[in-house]
Amino acid sequence: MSKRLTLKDIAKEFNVSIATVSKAIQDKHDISKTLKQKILAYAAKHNYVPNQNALKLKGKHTKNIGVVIPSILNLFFAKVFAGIEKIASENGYNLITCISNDSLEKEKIAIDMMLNGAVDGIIISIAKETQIKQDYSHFFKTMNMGIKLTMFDRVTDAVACDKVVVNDFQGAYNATKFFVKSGCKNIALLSFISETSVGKLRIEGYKKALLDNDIDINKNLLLEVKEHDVDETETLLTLTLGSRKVDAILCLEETSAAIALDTIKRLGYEIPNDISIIAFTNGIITKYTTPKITTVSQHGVFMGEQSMKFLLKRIEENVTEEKQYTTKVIKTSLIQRQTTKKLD
Amino acid sequence: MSKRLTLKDIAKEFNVSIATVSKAIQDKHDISKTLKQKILAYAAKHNYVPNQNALKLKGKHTKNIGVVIPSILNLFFAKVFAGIEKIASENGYNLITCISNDSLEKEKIAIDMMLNGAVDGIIISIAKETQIKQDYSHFFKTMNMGIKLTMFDRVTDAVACDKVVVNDFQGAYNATKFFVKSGCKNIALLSFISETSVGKLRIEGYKKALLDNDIDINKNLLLEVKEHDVDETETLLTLTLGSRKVDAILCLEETSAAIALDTIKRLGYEIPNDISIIAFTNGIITKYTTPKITTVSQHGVFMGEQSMKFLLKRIEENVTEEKQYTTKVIKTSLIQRQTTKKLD
DNA sequence: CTGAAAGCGCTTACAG
DNA sequence: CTGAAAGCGCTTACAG
Repeated sequence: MSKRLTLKDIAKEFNVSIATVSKAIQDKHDISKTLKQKILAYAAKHNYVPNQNALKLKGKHTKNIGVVIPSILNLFFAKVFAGIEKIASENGYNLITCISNDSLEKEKIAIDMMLNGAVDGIIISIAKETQIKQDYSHFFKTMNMGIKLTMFDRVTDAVACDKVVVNDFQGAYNATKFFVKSGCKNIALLSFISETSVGKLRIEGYKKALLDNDIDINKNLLLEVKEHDVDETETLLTLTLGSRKVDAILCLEETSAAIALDTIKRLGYEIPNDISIIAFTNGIITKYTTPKITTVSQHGVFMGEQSMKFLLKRIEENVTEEKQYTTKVIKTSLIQRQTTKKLD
Repeated sequence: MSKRLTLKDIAKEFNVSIATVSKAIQDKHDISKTLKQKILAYAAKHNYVPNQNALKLKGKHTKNIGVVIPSILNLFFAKVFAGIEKIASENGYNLITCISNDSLEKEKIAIDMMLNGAVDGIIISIAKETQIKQDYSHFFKTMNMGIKLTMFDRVTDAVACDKVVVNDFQGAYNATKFFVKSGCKNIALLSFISETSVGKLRIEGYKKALLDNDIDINKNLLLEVKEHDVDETETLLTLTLGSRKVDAILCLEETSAAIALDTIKRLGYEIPNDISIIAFTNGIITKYTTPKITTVSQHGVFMGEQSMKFLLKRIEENVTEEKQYTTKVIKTSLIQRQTTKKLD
């Protein structure tokens, strides 16, 4: 096991001071060319890499970004992550990643770890539990310590920072309107994420679209499934479809859509003639089901890229005026596939 | 923006030395209880967190693990990542994540960044390009610097380290044998990953199973699709199915299976009666297609957990004897769904 | 029980 | 053009 090469080692090799070597490595100009070249060559040959910890101690940027997401098994978050990673690596930044698993405690621990001088900034999508309990103290702490913060998708008005969101309200509104235009009147909504900020907005959009089209909101068609009841979704759907007329279902995430599709097929309804389906999140499932599911695309990779760009700007330009925080709203788009009727 | 609290600040507050504060914070015993408690209380109240960079400079563990994976949009890798993350966070470790995108260069850059004192160990699944070019110099460098290394799934014999793999050979062997048992004789193989270590092993397993069952290997049924030809898969399959008898297809990854399924359905064959399908990687696609695809499960989360456990052991017990490297082979299991005939 | 000193690896005024 | 010195925030023998 070879020891890591330090400036000291190089200094000894050439019989000069550490300061001189430091300057040579940094390619400064107040140093003799011959010496500099010799040192640079030696450093390259022996794989010299400056110790990041020493640099960071000296107050340099860490070139690390903290990423905290609720899950990585959810393709939407994986896509955003891929977008973040792309921009980060293009700019020489490393990602320190934590999965909150939708737990407030894990989120707090993750942020605490990152606050120890480990990162220049943090990108986060808030855990479900955090949104329910509305405990945002760890975010305030982050801001107070001068660590830049960017939120995406699951955000909160309580914290002033750059944000990247999707127009959830409008996306749900448009999807619902699409159902209406294609002749549906009994439009159900199925959600596993009613407690999150995005879930709430989507439900609002759905309701508004119904009202704007003179359709009464039927509470029995508002199927909000809590986390621990997800296994009961099929039962719930079967009961609902058995007892009331439903000709369309707006699903707020991929998995609920997949379950809805299965159930509807099992019950013998025709898709989209009897029942239409639109799902949020243009993930991988919807593309491979039969029929393929019409989705509201959230452009995850793009959201990730945008979030990272916001953060980079904060870090590198050192913009601190709080007034200038911006919220980027990304437009969703409806990807029409086979679970909705064609509009002319 | 409040400055981060340091030992110095606390020392000033109590009019004691920095050394004393340091000992109090570390809860050492050679210090008066009253002082210690006062300092601890003050530190807690003011959110003191030791500067990680200073600790690391002093030669402490970084409590960081580097993770380098080819992609995060592939559910298998996402699963492994989730497993790694679980064990890491349980043990107070942070993850520094890089996506190699199957590029040798990106992999080298990632490793170089991690080698600057940023991590205690690295978990990696080798990029496709790296396996093709067989350039493993960055791994040797890692080992030489005393950074522990664990490889999973895509590994190489050229580097001696702990490894976690799936019995790819046996998994493919068993899947092929399953086809034979269910009456298939013209078994094709469809692969996007022939160039990776795991792809090669799976192909070997497939061939061996054919030979053991007295079936000749038909090169025309060995469909190895290169990365840049993935778009042509459907055409290739259509041609193959049109010109030769095929009654089973072993797909080496999820996406090729999804494409195969689509194509077969489009051509009007019955599944599994005309053609059976088995896919490697028990991901999310195979669960939601119609019919649901029979898969060889690789137990991704478990692989991740196992990899992280290996690495932790190396780091924390400081095991260095090279002889003791172990390769854990995880058994695949066949998850029978609807694209294979039932065996009695 | 407390603290002065050296040191981890580096950078940066400053002096020469 | 070169180097001695101070300092980033911390720990750890060692002395008292």
